[in-house]
Amino acid sequence: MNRKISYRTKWQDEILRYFREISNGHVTASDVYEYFRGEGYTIGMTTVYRQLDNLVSLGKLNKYNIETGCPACYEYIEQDNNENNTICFHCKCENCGKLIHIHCNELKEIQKHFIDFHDFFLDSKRTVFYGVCSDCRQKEVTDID
Amino acid sequence: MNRKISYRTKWQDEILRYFREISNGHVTASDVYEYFRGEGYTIGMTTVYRQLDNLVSLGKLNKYNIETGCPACYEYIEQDNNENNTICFHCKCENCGKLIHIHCNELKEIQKHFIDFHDFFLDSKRTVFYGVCSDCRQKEVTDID
DNA sequence: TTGCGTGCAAAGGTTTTGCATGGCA
DNA sequence: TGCCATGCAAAACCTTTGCACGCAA
Repeated sequence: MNRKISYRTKWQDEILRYFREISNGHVTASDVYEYFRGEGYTIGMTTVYRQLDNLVSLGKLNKYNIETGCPACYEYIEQDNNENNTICFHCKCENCGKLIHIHCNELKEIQKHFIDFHDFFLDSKRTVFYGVCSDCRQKEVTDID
Repeated sequence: MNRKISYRTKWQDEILRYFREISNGHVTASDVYEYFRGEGYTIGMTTVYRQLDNLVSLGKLNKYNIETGCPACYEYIEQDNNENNTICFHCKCENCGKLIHIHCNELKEIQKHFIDFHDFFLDSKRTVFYGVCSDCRQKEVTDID
């Protein structure tokens, strides 16, 4: 689809630096664009999309989709090789819309089940788990719609 | 967001009938539109989207998103109350793009983990599990990119 | 110098909104 | 009859593409 970027350019470095600086997970292409525009730099949406896709190909960023119509989200992948890192995955509350980052190694068990029984390697980074969060479940008990 | 549909109309019945007739899972708004246009009926995209959303609210259809930019998918929810029904969920192969329907009750265990440890009720119908399917994993062994 | 990345403008595809009309209750 | 669903057109939104210019190698 996209021509792979072969040069190392200013924007590749700058965008990667931006992701390393912010700890916050879900960043959209627009966020990146607005940030650099806000800083006074001239950057085009085209460049943002191309560099983001490129950084995904390089394994520096992870891309995941919350919902159709909503912009795709990107997050920085920590580059250390520590095996003991907890696995991070995303949960989206269907009720309040909140996006929750959960760190939990139990997901390895889930991955194992997918491999053993369905011969499917689950990509936990890309998958967004939909459901109802703690707060909203408590409200459901008392609220009547 | 959308005004709820309060009347029972021709299109509500027709669209639901269409979903009941086709066994195939992933149907987009365009598919519904094209189907009825192909049959010679005059239906607007607006009506399709409004009725689909409405049928989702009524619990008749399930809506799930494969990817940003790609149209949302809808599927009919079997209305029988049989507790022994296996749970169905969707796996999308990141490599070949194939969408796999998996029936497996082990998902209840996964749901239990989410509830017990993260206080999060996993909506398996809505969640699309990304990963690499059996066929593509076998190819990975031999292929060199 | 060659070719690729960039920015702008425009197009593409999906979904939503405004409004006049027609159908349901 | 009153109100709501419908269809059309247009807009909104996210993302990609075409093209000329400028920068990296």
